[in-house]
Amino acid sequence: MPMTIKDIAQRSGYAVGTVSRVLNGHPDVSDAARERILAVVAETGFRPNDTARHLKQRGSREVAIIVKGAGNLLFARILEEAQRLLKADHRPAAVYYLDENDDEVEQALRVCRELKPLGFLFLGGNRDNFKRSFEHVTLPSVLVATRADTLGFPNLSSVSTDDVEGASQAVGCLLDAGHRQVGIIGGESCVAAPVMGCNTSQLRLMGCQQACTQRGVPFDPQRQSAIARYSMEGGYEATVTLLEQFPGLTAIFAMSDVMAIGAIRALHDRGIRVPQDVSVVGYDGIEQAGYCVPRLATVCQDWEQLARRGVEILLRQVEGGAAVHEIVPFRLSLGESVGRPKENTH
Amino acid sequence: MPMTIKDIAQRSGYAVGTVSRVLNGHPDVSDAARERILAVVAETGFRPNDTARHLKQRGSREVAIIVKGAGNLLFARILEEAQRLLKADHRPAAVYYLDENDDEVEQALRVCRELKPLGFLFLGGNRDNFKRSFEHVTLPSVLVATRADTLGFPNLSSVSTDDVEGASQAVGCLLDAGHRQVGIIGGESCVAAPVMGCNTSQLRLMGCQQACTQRGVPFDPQRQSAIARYSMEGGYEATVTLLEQFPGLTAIFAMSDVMAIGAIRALHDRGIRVPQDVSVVGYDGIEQAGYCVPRLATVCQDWEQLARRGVEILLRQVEGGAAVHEIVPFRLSLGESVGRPKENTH
DNA sequence: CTGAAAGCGCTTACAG
DNA sequence: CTGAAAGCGCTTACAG
Repeated sequence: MPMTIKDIAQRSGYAVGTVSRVLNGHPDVSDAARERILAVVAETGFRPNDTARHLKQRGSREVAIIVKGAGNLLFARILEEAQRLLKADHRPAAVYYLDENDDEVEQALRVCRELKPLGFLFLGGNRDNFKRSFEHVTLPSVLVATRADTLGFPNLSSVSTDDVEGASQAVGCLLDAGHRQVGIIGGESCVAAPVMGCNTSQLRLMGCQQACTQRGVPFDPQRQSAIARYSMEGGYEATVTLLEQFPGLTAIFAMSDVMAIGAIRALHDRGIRVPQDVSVVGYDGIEQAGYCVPRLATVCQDWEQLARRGVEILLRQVEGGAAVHEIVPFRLSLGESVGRPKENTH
Repeated sequence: MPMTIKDIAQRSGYAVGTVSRVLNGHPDVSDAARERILAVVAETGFRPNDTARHLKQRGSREVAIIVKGAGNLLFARILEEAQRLLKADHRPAAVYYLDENDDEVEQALRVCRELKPLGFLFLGGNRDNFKRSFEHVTLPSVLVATRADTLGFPNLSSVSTDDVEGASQAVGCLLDAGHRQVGIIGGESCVAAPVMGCNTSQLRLMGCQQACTQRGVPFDPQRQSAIARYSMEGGYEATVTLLEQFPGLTAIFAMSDVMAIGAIRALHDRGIRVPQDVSVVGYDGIEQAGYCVPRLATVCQDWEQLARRGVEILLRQVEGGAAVHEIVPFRLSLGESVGRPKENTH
């Protein structure tokens, strides 16, 4: 039912090839033809069918950005900045938002066939998905905010924050404030990992243990940590669990800010004040952390640099450069949710 | 570079037509052919090119859902429920996430050409975009969470909350608690609209005025309201402005929960306690409202019903039904952010 | 049940 | 500068 390039050819009196050429800004077209055809296009409101275009084209000049988790505020920030940088470089970008649980590599494979982009920028990603099928995506790619060095794909770079060190400093600041009973809430494998691997949660757990070890403070993951889904509700529930299984806690490290927000609410609902009774530290540095009451202490990932290095590394790889794995610095923000522990009441 | 159906044909020894048929679950294929072809598909990891498929197909059986604002938490909820309902009805759905400022109708036009869906579910939308180009989308459509009755398109239904009444009750609950100096923060046209039209912000402003009029309380939009972008930061800044231009205020109605969260933080930063010194009411009922400290009083939009009626109305329209415009009830949640005004200090 | 062929809307050498 | 033609990866009548 919609117009096609054929209709435009007919109405303008030119051949479809010529119409295609003016639509694509090809130079070898007479002004007369260009004018006439553009006029017809304007008056009919014709829009070319992009998918047909891509079907024929050898490959596009676009960078594909795949965002894992449409509601992830950290990724939203990184995305915005990456788009700005690409635009400034006159690089078109195509953004694909995925749900938390969608398979980003499957999506990349689809985009490979259909858009044939220059390369991929993955904002977040699941190791299992990459292991399972990334070998089939042969285009230059960069995984942002998650480590990919141990994956070992020759066309996959990564730029991320040092999760071990970030978590270590987060917990460290609690210990240094005098806390000895620190509870942890975090992702699936933060408690008893079958293999101590390199999932983000596992790395952050290692950071916790490192901070404790360095200061000679004992830490028992089984007792002192609880699993939370990546949501406020998840943080709330995990905190309730944690309070039961580890009642002496005076501080909580949440592996993401959204979980931390749920944790604060759970504490508040039990009459436990933050930070007077229990301190809380989050992770990510999303905008919302700065609007909480109390303002959330958190490990701020440097979204600006994650975006910039992600784009730079990708473009270098497109020019033939090899994959690299970069770590960008983070910043610990103390906020208002950390205090000293109350006098020991034992 | 990726495999095509032709490669599969070659390797399996069958013609492309037969391959296509087994890929699409067509019944008229021998078991032998099906088995052999599926085996080749499995071992090669072949995936058909969806866009080529759609190019040829007459039209798909999918419902297209266009989400305006990838980070909008209310829409995220509605989306989840709509997907669940469609799945239960064995209706495939294709979701398109857009940025806040992208043109959702342009996107629908693109999808019209490329996917040829059964119909559209718009989660949020801008009146101007619809006015400009919706006439070209001739497929059954439902606009969810925004009114479309005054737009007058014969194929565009809507299901939304009564914005006038919602805002009226929000402000009403402040007035009934004894507040007389109520400030408003909200969208672009919430202050001095050139034409008092039917933008969401304008409708909510009308609700405020109605609540005041009913109770004989004077209300001066020029002085008592400030414009805010749809974000926490926007709410924060508008609150700062409002405090200067209307220093006597004892309560604030924010036209969205995210703005309200920014408002609470702005108040807190000035040593103004919520709700002891100033009360705050939001709008939307996003999950986050229930995790704030204090829990946010807000107008809860019924996402479950918005989703359900949206889907039902769309499917009815696909069967040939006429467009309808429905209002679903909301619920005022008092939270913890509303109190009585302090004794008058004048 | 299967193959050969036309065609979806576009682009792009190839002639002229 | 422009047209006619081939072809991108798939589907679908049409024969057999």
